[in-house]
Amino acid sequence: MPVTIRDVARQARVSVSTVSRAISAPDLVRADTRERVLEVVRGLGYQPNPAARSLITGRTGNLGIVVPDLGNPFFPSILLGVQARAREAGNSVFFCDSGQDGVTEEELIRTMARQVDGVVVCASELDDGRLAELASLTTMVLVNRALPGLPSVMMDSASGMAAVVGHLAALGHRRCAYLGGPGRSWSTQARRRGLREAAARTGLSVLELGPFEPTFRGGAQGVEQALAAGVTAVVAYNDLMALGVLNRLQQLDVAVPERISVTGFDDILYAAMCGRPLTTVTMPAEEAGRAAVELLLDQLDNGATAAVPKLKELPTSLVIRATTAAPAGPTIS
Amino acid sequence: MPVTIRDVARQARVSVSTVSRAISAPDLVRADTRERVLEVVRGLGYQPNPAARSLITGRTGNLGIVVPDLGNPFFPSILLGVQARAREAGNSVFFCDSGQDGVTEEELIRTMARQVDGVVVCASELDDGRLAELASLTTMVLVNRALPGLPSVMMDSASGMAAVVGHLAALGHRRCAYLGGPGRSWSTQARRRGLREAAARTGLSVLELGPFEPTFRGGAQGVEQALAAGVTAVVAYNDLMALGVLNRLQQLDVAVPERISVTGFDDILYAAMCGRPLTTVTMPAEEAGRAAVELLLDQLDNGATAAVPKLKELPTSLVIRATTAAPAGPTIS
DNA sequence: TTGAAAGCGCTAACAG
DNA sequence: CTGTTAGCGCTTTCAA
Repeated sequence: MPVTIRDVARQARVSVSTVSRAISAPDLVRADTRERVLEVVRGLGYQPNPAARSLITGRTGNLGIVVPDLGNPFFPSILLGVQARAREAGNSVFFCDSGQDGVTEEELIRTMARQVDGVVVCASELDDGRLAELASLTTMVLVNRALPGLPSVMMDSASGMAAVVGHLAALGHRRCAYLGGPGRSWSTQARRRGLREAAARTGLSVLELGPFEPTFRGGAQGVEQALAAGVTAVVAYNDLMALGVLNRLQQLDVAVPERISVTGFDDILYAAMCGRPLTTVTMPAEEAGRAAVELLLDQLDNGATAAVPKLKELPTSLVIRATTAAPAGPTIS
Repeated sequence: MPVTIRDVARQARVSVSTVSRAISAPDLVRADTRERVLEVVRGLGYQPNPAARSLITGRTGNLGIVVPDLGNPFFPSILLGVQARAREAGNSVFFCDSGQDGVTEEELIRTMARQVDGVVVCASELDDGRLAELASLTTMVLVNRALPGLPSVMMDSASGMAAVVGHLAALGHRRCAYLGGPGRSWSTQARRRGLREAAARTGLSVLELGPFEPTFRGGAQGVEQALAAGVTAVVAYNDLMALGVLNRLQQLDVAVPERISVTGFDDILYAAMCGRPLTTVTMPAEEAGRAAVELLLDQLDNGATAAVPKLKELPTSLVIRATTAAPAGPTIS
C-alpha cells in the first residue's frame, strides 16, 4: 500500500492541507514547518498520486504524440525532441504509432485526449474537418501539417525540394523523375510544390511518378518507370525511398551517380551510412519535436491568449553527398 | 466542460451506478436499460474520466516502456510490438528513452511507476540491486535482461552469436575480431558467451576488442585495430556497429567480403538495405514486445499466482547475406 | 500561517 | 436488476 498524504500529515503532525501546500506551493508554508514536512516526505518516499491530483486540478502532466510510422527513423528523432522538452517541463509522454492509417490515428487521438493535457500530431492523414473535430477534444499542435486555427510546426519542405532541384539543374541535368509519396499528406504537397516551382524556374523537366509507399519497397518499385523514361536523375519523396532506389539500381547494375543521380529527403541517419552516402535534405526533426512541445505548453499556460495560433517554420537544408553528379554526356545516353 | 457520468444518468433516468455498470459490467444490467444508457452515452459522447476511474480501481490502463536508444531501429520495433499488444488489451503506452544512461533510466522508471500498471524495461543498464528496488515500485517485465524474481523476455543472443561463429568457421576463417558492445549489459554478456563457446568448439580464434559504443561511430572506430591484427573477419556487437565497420572499410578500400567478412546482430531494416546487404542475426523484436506485454498483463491479472516468474526465450536466427565469404587464400594475405 | 471541510468523477459494496 | 452510500487521494476555498 503506497504512502498517502495522510501518512505524511500524521507523521509530520500537520494537516493534509499543509502537506499539500508544502509540496505544491512552498511559499505558503512557514519555512520550518515546510522543512519538517519535506523531511517526512523524503523519509517515507511519498509521491502524490497523480490520478487524485489530476482529478481535481484537471491536469495530468502528460503529453501525447502520434506519429505515422515509428519504423521511419525520422519520427523517433521527433520523439526524442518531444521527450526532451517535455521532461524539462515535468511532463511525461504517451506515444502512439498510427501505422499511417487515418482510422487508427483518430482512434488513438480520442483515446489519448482524456489522458493528456495536449497532443502533438505528426504528419496527420486526417482531413481538415475530422482533425478540427479532434482538436476540440484536447489541446493540439500539428507537425508538418497546417490547419487554420491550430498552432503548428512546419519544416520548410518546399524550399528543401527547391534546393534539390536547383542542385540538379546546376549540375546540368535536364530531365529527372520524381517518385512521389502518398497522395493526401501535407508533406507530399509541400514537397511537390517546391519541386514544381523550382523546376519551372530552372527549366528542369520533371516527370512525376507515383504515388508510392514512402518506404524502401516503394522506392525500389519506382525505379523501372524512371529508367524507362530515360531521365538522368531520380528525386525521391524521402530517404527510405531513395535507399530503395539505390538498392534497385545496384541490382540493375546502373551506376550512381555516374549514370543516374539520386536524391532523398529527411536525412535519416542511414542516409549517411549507406554504401554511397545519399544527397538529401536535412530536416530538423528533434528541434521540431521540441518546438511542438513548446507551442503546446504555451497554449496550455496561456489558454486563448494568442489570438492567432502560432506557426513555427523550421528551415531545411540540402546536404550534398555522393549520389549526385553531372549527368553523363549524350554519347552514353 | 466534459460530460460526466451524472449527465448520462440524468438523461437516461437511471442512477450513476447503472451507468457505470452498463459500461464496465454490461451483463449486470437488463438489456433494455443498458440499451437506453448506451444510447445516451453515444449521444452525449460520454467518456469516463480515467483519473477518477483509476483513483478507485487502482488501475490506470496504461503501460510503460523504457528503451535505451530510440535511434537504434531495433527499439522502435519492440515498441511497435508493445503498442500492438497493449492496444489489443485496451491499454495505452507511455514510452521513454533513457539515452543509455542508468541515472536517467532510474528516474524515468520512478516517474512512470505511479502512472502505469506496469512497465517493460529493455536492456536495462541498472545493476541487480537497483533494478530489484525499482521493481518493488510497480509490476515489471524485463526484455533482454534477467533478474531472479522478475519475468523476462530474452532473445537468444548466445545461440545467434554461436551461429555467426559457426558460419564463419565453416567458411574457413581461422582468425576473427569481435567488436564488443558496452561493458555491463546482459546483451553484451550473452553475445560474448555465445561467441566464446562457439569459438572454442569450432577452433576459430577470436580477438576481442572494445568495448565500443554500440553505434555507427563505435563500429567505425574498431576497424583499424581489427585490421592491424590481420583477421579475416569482423564480428560486430550489433548492426549499427557493423554498418560503421562497412563504411570505414570502404573508405580504406578494403573489399568486403573478399578481403574481410563482416557480420552484424539485430537485423535492423537497414542491414538489408545498405549497399552490401549485411550478414546478421535476426532478432524477433516486435514479437518480444508483444511477449513482454503478455507477461505483464499476466502478472497484473494473476498477481503472484505464478510462483516462479516466467522467462520467455525467443529464438534468433542467422541471415546470411552479402558480407561474408570464404577468406582469401594465403597468397593475398 | 494553518486546519477543516467540501468535493473532483467514478466504482463498489450493500441494500432494496 | 437497480439505487444509495461511502469513499479513492488530493487540492482548494473558507475560517480561524
